[in-house]
Amino acid sequence: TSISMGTVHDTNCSHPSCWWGEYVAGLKLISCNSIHFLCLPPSEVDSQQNMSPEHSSINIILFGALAKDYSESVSQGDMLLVTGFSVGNSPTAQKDKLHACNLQLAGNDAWMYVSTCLGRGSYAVKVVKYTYVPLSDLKPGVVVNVYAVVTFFKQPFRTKGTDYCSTLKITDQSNKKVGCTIFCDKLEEHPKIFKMGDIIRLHRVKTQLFNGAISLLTSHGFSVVTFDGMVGSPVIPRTSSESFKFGEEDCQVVEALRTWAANQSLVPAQPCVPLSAVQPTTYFDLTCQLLAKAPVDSSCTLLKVWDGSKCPHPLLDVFVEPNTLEGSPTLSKDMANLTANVLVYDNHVEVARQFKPGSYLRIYNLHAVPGASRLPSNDSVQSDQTGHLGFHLHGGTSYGRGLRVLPEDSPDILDLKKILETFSESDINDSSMFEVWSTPPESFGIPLQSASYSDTCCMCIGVERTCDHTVEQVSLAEVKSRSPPQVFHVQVQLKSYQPQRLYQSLKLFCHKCKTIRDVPDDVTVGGLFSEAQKDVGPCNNGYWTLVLPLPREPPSESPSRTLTLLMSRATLEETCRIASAYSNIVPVTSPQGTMTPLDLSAPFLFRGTKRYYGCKQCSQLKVGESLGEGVDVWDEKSVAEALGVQLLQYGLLMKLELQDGTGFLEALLWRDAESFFHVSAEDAAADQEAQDRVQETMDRLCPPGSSTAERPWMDLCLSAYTVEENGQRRACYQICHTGTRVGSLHTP
DNA sequence: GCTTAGGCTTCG
Repeated sequence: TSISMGTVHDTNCSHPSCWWGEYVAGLKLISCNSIHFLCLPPSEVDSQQNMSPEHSSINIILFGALAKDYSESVSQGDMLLVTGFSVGNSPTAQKDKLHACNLQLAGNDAWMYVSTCLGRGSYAVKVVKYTYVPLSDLKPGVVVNVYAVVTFFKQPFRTKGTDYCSTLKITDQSNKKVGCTIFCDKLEEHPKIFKMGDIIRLHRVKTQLFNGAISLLTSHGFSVVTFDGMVGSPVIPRTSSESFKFGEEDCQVVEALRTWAANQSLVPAQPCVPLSAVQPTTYFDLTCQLLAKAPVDSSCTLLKVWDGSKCPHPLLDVFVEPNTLEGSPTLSKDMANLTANVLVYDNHVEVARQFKPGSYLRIYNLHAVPGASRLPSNDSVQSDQTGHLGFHLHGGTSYGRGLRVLPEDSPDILDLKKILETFSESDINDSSMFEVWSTPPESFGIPLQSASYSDTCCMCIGVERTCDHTVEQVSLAEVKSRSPPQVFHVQVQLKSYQPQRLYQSLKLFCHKCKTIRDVPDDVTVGGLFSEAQKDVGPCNNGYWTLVLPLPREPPSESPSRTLTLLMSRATLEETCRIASAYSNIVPVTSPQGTMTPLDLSAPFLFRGTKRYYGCKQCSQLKVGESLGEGVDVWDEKSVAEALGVQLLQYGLLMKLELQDGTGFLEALLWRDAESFFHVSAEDAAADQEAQDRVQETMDRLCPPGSSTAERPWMDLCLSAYTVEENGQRRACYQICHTGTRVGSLHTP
């Protein structure tokens, strides 16, 4: 795998195995194209004009999605940049007298940029142009691309064949309503539709006459992207595809469809109803958080959910054996009439089985049923629940009946989270560190993984002090009675910890202004990228531009000497792809024709899978100045310095509630968190293995579902200090000089 | 091997 650049010489395909529809090594070879290209950096093309192609040309062969997407878009004279290829023997070398090897681009790692030269060192990347047909213009028997508004949908359901099926009804400005059937064996490749009014882009769908009307059906190479339909919300494509194309034109089409749809009455009366507005016997859509679930029998699963609103009708309680229950419903929420019991039947059981407690769900066409549940276990319970509201998701898919997980950053869920947070049952302190504390309230206290206690209890963990001072061990009661500053040694158990969603413990810290901020999620960063796309000046002809320093050495040879400024026509996803090929990627924008990094809420530097952030308060961007004179090696520090960015450092912040029989104490894990877990926070931000290590440590200290008596004892070194807030002084505690060690068990 | 479904309330 390497990086090559060159100019397209010929686009005739001479590959012997080039047949439409052929399967090659598990990849569906939809088309295949070989491109002879000059194996020279573009700066040398002019001086090498008279070089014979036999000595300078090589075949590139594209497979699968790349072939599909790029074969039509490449033309003679185009500039190419190719990464992630493998080098093979060219079977046509004898015949075409070209290079004995060829470059083969296949799979997810292969990437190709097609460019037309704009001037030395800067290229506009040409992408495939799709044309979209208005729904009223569809003729039977052709493959087309369409953009439309979803007016009806069913979540994917199993067919009698090999695939899942999504059934949709769509419409566009032509006012034509068209049915659409999507067959696909992979659930994740089905359109991600959350509600009516969502926007959908379909590529390569086949028109078909059915019952005298045109309908759309998936065809070879089908792909789909969806968008939120709300006017003014960011245009963020929802797809699992890694190679989809999305540009400024797409934004405009989406926005036009949104505006048009807003003035139509396409969507029936709001099907989304909170529990507080549910009428008995009606069908409605519910957006909620899953608290717990339990299998009832082979055709029925119980979901305990809430949406933070209080139902005016008493809610039915459904009793299940505690050992069959996954997740932690709380009695207090039951008592407050906040927990809704949803019985999910038949085809939906398979879907519900994938859900994890804590996730956010939307349940479509839920039936509010008054009257006691007929579950056998309820008969033994004396409480009279006549007239209490239970909820049934009946079998079948009529009226779009179904359910799905919603991403946590979707707008509806952000609203829901705000509501749920007002139900905080734990009092969260507000010292300076807790200002950034995004830990959800007790109600979110649900483990990410549902490992049972029996899975984890056999693995023992030791927690040891690494400090060299000899301080006598004291009780927590003693600790609280003494005034800081002071250092203590304690032997304690973990009662609880926050955040339970461990990725929320990742923070960014500024050494200069001492502030801590959260690491933004991909949707936030992706939004900043699409914002920046709007700012790119008129010098760009509607595409994004790769600006390379045109190093004397090719980028592949000494990656640490290369800094790439990436003009943000690129999406976050594309930037990540490029970052995996180049060593340092700085996304830039040019609002007034001057290149400048994006808003510092976004990473200013991408390298491999790592992202680096700058402090918004302390950075003083050097705009328009020449970059990196005298810099030999580009690392995050030198890049930050060259850009005038105050580099933020990754850290882990957790709050541990400790107990030892004499009392409880809340202590922060911050300064020495990395040595506590034996991971670097920077790794934890980018590396699953490091994240797993933190999760495992917490699972061992506090096994899910365990009683406190079952948890290991820890020897901790505690540092007590004073925090001043609102003129009041308060003692705070931090765990320091302490590390975990797997494999030994401490007993009190 | 190239279909499957083709919206339109379960009945627990």
